[in-house]
Amino acid sequence: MREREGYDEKLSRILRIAAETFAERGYHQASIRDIAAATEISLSGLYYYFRSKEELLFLIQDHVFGEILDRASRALSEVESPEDQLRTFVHIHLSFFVDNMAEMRVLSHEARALSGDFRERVGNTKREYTALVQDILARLRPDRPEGDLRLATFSLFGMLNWIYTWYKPGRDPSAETLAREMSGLFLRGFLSAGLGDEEPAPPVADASGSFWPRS
Amino acid sequence: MREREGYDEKLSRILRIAAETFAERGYHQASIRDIAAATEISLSGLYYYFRSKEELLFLIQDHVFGEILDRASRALSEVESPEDQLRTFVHIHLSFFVDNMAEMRVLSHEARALSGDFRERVGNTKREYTALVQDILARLRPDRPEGDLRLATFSLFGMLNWIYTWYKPGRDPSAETLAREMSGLFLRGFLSAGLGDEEPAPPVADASGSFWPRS
DNA sequence: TTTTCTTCCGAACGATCGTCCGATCACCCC
DNA sequence: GGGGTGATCGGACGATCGTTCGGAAGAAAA
Repeated sequence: MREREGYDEKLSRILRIAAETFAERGYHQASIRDIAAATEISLSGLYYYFRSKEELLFLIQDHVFGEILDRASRALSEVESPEDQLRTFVHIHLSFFVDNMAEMRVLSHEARALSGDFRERVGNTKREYTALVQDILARLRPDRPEGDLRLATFSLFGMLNWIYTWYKPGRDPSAETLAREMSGLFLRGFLSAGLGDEEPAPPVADASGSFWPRS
Repeated sequence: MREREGYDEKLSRILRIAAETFAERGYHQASIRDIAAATEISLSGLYYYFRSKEELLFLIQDHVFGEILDRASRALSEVESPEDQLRTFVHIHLSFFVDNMAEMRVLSHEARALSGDFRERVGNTKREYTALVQDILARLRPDRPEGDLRLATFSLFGMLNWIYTWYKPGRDPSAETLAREMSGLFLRGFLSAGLGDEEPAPPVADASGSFWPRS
């Protein structure tokens, strides 16, 4: 059994370093040779731990997504009110994002790099994770149609996930601060939507048409 | 050739088709040979219009970013109140995004693919475009510190730009509907931030640590 | 000791990539 | 006609890619 522990630990180490490499250079840019150099394992030696580069990407995404889904659903079950659930979710999501920036970047940015069965399996987890949030929003505002909830869900995820494009630890606020600000911003906006204090029709500037000639 | 196409028109056509190819397969995945096939121009013939694949990506990003920056700043100058300016900006941004999904996807998703001078020049435009929004937010809430405005700006852009990961024309609402919902959601949340009607301290579940063993 | 199994590696394979070179064609001015 | 110029092309080059194969080191099992 000592061998198996060695195996699992080594695989985890490979996945972590591979995630960092993919996060830095991008999945298609980074070569298996890059990962071999970073892990100090030979090129062919790596293939003992995965069958293909795509499977390597899948292992990273599947593990990290399963983990955050597990943490989120467990944490949500310990909170009662939908509003606190939303706050808890945002906090967990952002904390996990900041603590595992490389893996979460790979998860957010390389979603389309997988194909076939790999893509479908990660997609299923994503759907489950998304439903977690949309269900909370449905309980917060049972009066809103599903389309609006869907839009609000994606808006929230956009707000949250976009941090991988700008967040730098040290320079930027802690995950706790981010979570407080973002969940507040979202909740105030979402809870008071369509309650009769609406603004007059907004001015609409013409933004139709496209830049490139389409002939 | 029967149809005499000018140099500029042909370049625009190449940039448009290249943007669609990059949007579909990703910049690094898509080969110049893919673009040659899609444009029906020979592989080497394409190099008459750009010096390298990276310059091709730059031309796409630079043109489309310059265009949306120009449209946004011109439209904003015709509106007075900061709130209407924010609504106008969101509408222009989303309309342009939906109308030029391929180019905007390339712009949002392939930002790090450029290097050196190319990267810097697109980065400058991006900074200018971002400042446009942050200045509006500063006028909306002059009492808030710059750090909060920065966070709110990135939150808004995340909400807006994330649509390239889920939006499907036909199935999803029009750009006008998106703009109304999203600018309302954001404005209600942002305008009422820190005005004394705050919630009690939110429950904080433990989400520290990382999934991958780190040693 | 001999065999087996896990773990790892050097070296190579075929494929594909971005880029370049020399030639060609159509067209315009002299 | 001759020569220049803009536009285009076939074909190749070297580099790099993911992947594979046969085998070796070492411990465990026999």
